[in-house]
Order: sequence, then C-alpha cells, then structure tokens
Amino acid sequence: MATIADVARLAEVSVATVSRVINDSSAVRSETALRVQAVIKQLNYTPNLAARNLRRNESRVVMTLAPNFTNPYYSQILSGICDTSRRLGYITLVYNTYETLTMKEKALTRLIEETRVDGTIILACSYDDVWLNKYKGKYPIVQCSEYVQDSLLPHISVDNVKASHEMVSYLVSLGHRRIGFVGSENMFHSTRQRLAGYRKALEEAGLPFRDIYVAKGSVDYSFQSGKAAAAELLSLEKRPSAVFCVSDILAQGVIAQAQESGLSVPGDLSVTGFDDGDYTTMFHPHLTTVGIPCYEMGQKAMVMLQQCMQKKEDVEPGVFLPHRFVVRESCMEYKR
Amino acid sequence: MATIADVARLAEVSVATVSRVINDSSAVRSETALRVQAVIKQLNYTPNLAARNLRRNESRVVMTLAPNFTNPYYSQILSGICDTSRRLGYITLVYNTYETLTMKEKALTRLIEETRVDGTIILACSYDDVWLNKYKGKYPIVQCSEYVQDSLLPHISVDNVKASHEMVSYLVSLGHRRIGFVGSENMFHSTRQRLAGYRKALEEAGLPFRDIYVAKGSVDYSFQSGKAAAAELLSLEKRPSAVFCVSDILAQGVIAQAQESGLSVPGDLSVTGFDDGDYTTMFHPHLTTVGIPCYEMGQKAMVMLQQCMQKKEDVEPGVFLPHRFVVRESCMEYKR
DNA sequence: CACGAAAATGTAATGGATTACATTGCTGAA
DNA sequence: TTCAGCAATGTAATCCATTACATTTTCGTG
Repeated sequence: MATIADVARLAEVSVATVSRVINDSSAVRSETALRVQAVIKQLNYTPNLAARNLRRNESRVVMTLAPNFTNPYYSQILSGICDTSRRLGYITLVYNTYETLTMKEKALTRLIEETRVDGTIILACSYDDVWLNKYKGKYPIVQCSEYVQDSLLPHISVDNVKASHEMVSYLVSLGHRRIGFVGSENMFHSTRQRLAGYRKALEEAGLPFRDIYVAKGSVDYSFQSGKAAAAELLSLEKRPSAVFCVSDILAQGVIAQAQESGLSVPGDLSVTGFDDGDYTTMFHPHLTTVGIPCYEMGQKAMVMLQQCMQKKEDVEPGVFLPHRFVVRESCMEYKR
Repeated sequence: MATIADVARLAEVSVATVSRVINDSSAVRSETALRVQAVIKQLNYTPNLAARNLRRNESRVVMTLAPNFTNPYYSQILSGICDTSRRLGYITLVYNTYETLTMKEKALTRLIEETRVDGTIILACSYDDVWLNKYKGKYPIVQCSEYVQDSLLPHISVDNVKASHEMVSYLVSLGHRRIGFVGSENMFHSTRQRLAGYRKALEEAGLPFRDIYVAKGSVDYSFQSGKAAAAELLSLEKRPSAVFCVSDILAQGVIAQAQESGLSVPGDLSVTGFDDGDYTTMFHPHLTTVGIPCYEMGQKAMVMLQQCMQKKEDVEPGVFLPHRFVVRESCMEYKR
C-alpha cells in the first residue's frame, strides 16, 4: 500500500506538495499538480485515514443511537442518515440502544469518549433527558424524531401537535364523538405532543376529554400493545367509535383486536395510524394515517450534524418537516 | 483529553509501561500496574484510536454491504452484526447497496481501499459474483445469507434446499397436487436453492414439475411482486391449490391478490412464506412459514469475520444454521 | 540586469500509541 | 563476593499525513 512518501519520491516533489495536491491544492503549480495526480493514480494511492485523523484530530465517524433498528420507522431514518453520511465523507456507527428509552448520561459520555466520534445523532431520547442540553456548544449532537423538553440542541422532527390535531379533527368531521387515544407509556416527546393535538382537536370540537378513552398502558409501540389497548377501550360501556393511534403498528394491533371481538373496521370502528410504513397498504382495511418523512428526516439530521461539527453559526435549532395526511380505508362516517 | 504521556508522567513511569498495562500487561509488576491503572481512571484516559490504528496498521472498522436495510430481513441480520461487532471492539460501517444485486467488482475494491476497513460482510451477492473468490487468503470477506456459486470464502446461511423441500413436502402431505412457486427473477443463490428444494419435493411425491406453476417474473421480494405472481398463477386454467413463496412479503402479496380475486386463504388456496418476520402473525391468516435465524446469522457472520481477520486457520468455510418449520393458519388440506 | 515581492516548494515538527532494543535491578548459584 | 540470567522498565524509532515555517524560484519593474 503506497504512502505519501512513495508518491513524493516518484513525482520528485516533497510530501508537503503531495499533501497540498490531495487537499486544498492551493499554491501548487498546475503542472506539478498534474504530475503528482498522475503518480497517485499510477500507485493507486489513498491517504491513510488513521494518520490523517490522528493529525487532524478528528475521526470522521459519527454515531447514531437507535433503539431497535429492526423497527421500520427507525430503519428508514437510519437509511437516510447512512446514505447522507457516506456522501459527506463520514462513517456512521450505528449503536443499538435496545429500547432503552431513558438514555443514561454516563453511558453516552463513555461511548463518545471511547470511540472519539465527531458527532452523534440521537433518535430516541426521552423528553426529560434534559441533561443532554449540557452538550450545547461543546459537542455536536442532533436529535432526530424525538427531542428533549426545551431543547437547546438542534433537533428535527415533524409538527406532532398539528399532525394529530389534523387527524383527530378529521375523525370529528366524520361525526365521531367518542374518540379513543392509543399511545404508549413512555417518555417520548412525540407521544405527549400527539396527545396534546388530540386534546386540542377535541376541545375545538367542544368534545370532552376523558381519561378513560386514553389507553397508554403499554411501554412500546408493539402490535401486542395495540391489541391490549384496544381490548381495554372496547370493553368500555360506551366504547369509542373511532381510535387514534400514535403508530401504525399500534393501529394494526387495534384493528386485529377489534376484528377478534367481532367488530368490523371501519364499519364499527374507525382506526387511524401514524408513520405510514410500507405495510399500511398490505392488508385491508388500508390504513388511514399520518405520513412521516423518515428518510428525509435522517438526511436532514446528518446535514445538520455536519454543520454543527463544522461549527457553522447558522445551524437551525429546530427543524420541522411537513407530514402527509393520508386517507385510506380505515375510517368511516359515524353511523349511530 | 489525556494522552498516554500524561498518564506516564503522573504515574512516574514510561509510556512503554503504560502501553503494556493497557494491552498485554505482561511483564509489569502488579504494584506498578495498579498505580498506572489508578492514574488512567483518575485522568479518565482512553487510548486515541487513530494513533493506535495507525501504529497497528488496522482500522477496527468492518463494513457490511446490505441492499435496502429497510427490509426487516436485512435489518435483523444487521442488528446481529452490529451488536456483535461492538462487543468484539469493531465499528460497523453499514453501506447501502440499494438493491444492486450484482455487485460491481471495481466498486467494492475501491470501497475497501478507500476506507481501509479490516473486513467486509456481504449480505446479498449474486450467485455468479464468483470474482469474489479471488479475495481468498487475501482479504477477509464473509458472505451472509447469500453466497456465490462454489464459494471459496466463508459463508453462513441456512439449508435452503432442505427447508423448502420440507415445506413443499408438507403441502404435498396435505393432499395438494398443484403447487405453485413464487420466487424472484434475481441472481440469489437462495432463490435457486429454494426452487431446487421445491422441485425435489415434487419429484419425491411423483408429481410433475411444470414451468407454468413457477412464477418468478419479479425482480424483488416486494408485496407488489407477490400480487403480480399470484395474478399470473390464479389465472391458469388449472390453478394451483397451494403456493410456496420464497419470502413472507411475497406470500402476503399472494394472499392479498387471492382475496381480491374472491378466494379464501387457506380455504381455497394454501400459501406458505419464508423468513418468519414479525408481521407474519399480525394479520389473518397467520402465515405458515420457514423461520430463518436472521439475528443469529448476523452474529455468527461477525464472529467468522473476526476469525478471518485474525488469520485463524480453523475458520469453517460454510456454516448452516437450523431453520424453523412454523405451521400456522395459511394452509389447509386439499379439498377436491 | 538587479531587486523585491509573490508564488512554489521543501524541511522538519507534530499528533499519540506501539514495540524493538537497551538498560537497570534483583536473585541465586558458584 | 561475583556474575549469569531474568524480570521490570526505559529510550527512541516507527506508523503516515498535515502544516508552520524556511527556502528557493519566478517574474515584473526600475
């Protein structure tokens, strides 16, 4: 494997000149530069990254903390991050946090220091991980999809309040008066905001907000949790005629449970999801849902991280991408 | 950030001794070692990876080439790889090959040389990428899930012939005589082997192998491809009473198409899948399928790669993990 | 033609860990 | 007491690219 010294020798210049050609190429006579480039090609030379990183004091590695990246929601985001990081010349280390929703401060610190990564994208911090704010101005961190309360760090997401408000208002417009909420007993900002949007839509419609219609007893966004939540809501004396779920998979669970209870969706129960993953149109009823631009969020998060790493002053602190409102088959007008 | 020199100074030893403590720790008096370790902890010292890698002439980075890791099949494998690589002290660079099934020799070479990764795991080479064999003994490569024909390199997979033979024999045992095959017009070894297993099972049962029952017009493993294949098979004059699919998603597509054509599954058509992803039990009928230990394949692939990188002589060339035969609801006895 | 400024290029220090080789210190046998 | 032999530790070269600073070359102008 050729080194910069080999190139210098063969091109009859100094290593400094070769380095200049590789990098800025300022102050090198074009004739010389051409000669050096020819030798580089001839020897098939590639700079040794370890040496470069050592000298430049950077790693060109960024870390992404994702819980369970088997979940299509996260893998879409990851896809956007990985593609973009490669394009920008970074290696992405994907670290599985295993649904550990509440990040541990020490674990993160150790991880960052051990691997000496140049920056970190966090996909699933809990809204009360406010200690993350201490990294402001000290270490590049971007929060993607979730972010902590009163975040001082850059974050990218969608307007969850608006999206859920829109969806619940849609259910209201179909005549539904008893609308259930299926969420998750976790510390995600998004869930709380979706609950807020739900609440706001009810208020605007002059409908009462009732705790019994809110099912959030589950800890994850799983199919089973959706089923359990549905079982709870459907056993109520006055069961909801529509259910707003904070994820597609939860919605699928709700539908499955409803069907097992002999109810038809959307005939007897309208159900809405959130995310718009691939499988939403794989089974009937096709899910009415909120489309989240996961891949694009990942892309943008990586671009923002790069800006942070380059200490650009103009990093937008909070970016919100537009969601899509996707009406399909899982909702129907309320028939009394 | 503390360096080895800082530690040496504070512990009143030489850098060599500190290095020895960090690494082998042989030939260091336990008393000295303890003192050094105390200083390391005190300064919160972590070795600079760039410097270490430069000196050791390794990167401690491994690359994984995956097509579309949004696909749960691949993301499960990736999960196993990433977790294991971290445990073994490697960083995993995930490179999205975007369904580029036929790998390009030059692209891979460039990728390896550019990033100087210590080893590479390939998830989806095509069976005729035999040029990969030239890396034997020269560069650590492990093929996971797919592998090239007559591979000379380590690979890990399941016994696809056996698995599909088992599944098709099961359909035969249910009385089915016309069994369709839904595959994919790609260059994957696994697909070809599953076709071989299908064929073998038919032969054993004394049933004819007929081209018209083989639908593999699609290029990917998508839901839409499954639907298209089903449309083709179901329009036959003597349509199959059972369909064996080489992936769960294809099977879901077949079921969807059958239902749209007014057929009930499994009442009018038995359908089987392959992989056993999470969603197989999310909708009725729950899919009868072959369970593939994706996560475990990923784990094992990484372990094998490490052995290659350490130039262990005893790397098993081919490893086959056991599959699971999972009977659920999507098949039924043939009623004439 | 000579001079000075600017452009081009070279020299050598630097980053931090590893390790071959050198040195010191100690134990025990002669 | 002396010295071989080994354990413990130190010194300095090394990995390779970057870059501050030094030096040389080039070129326009007086």
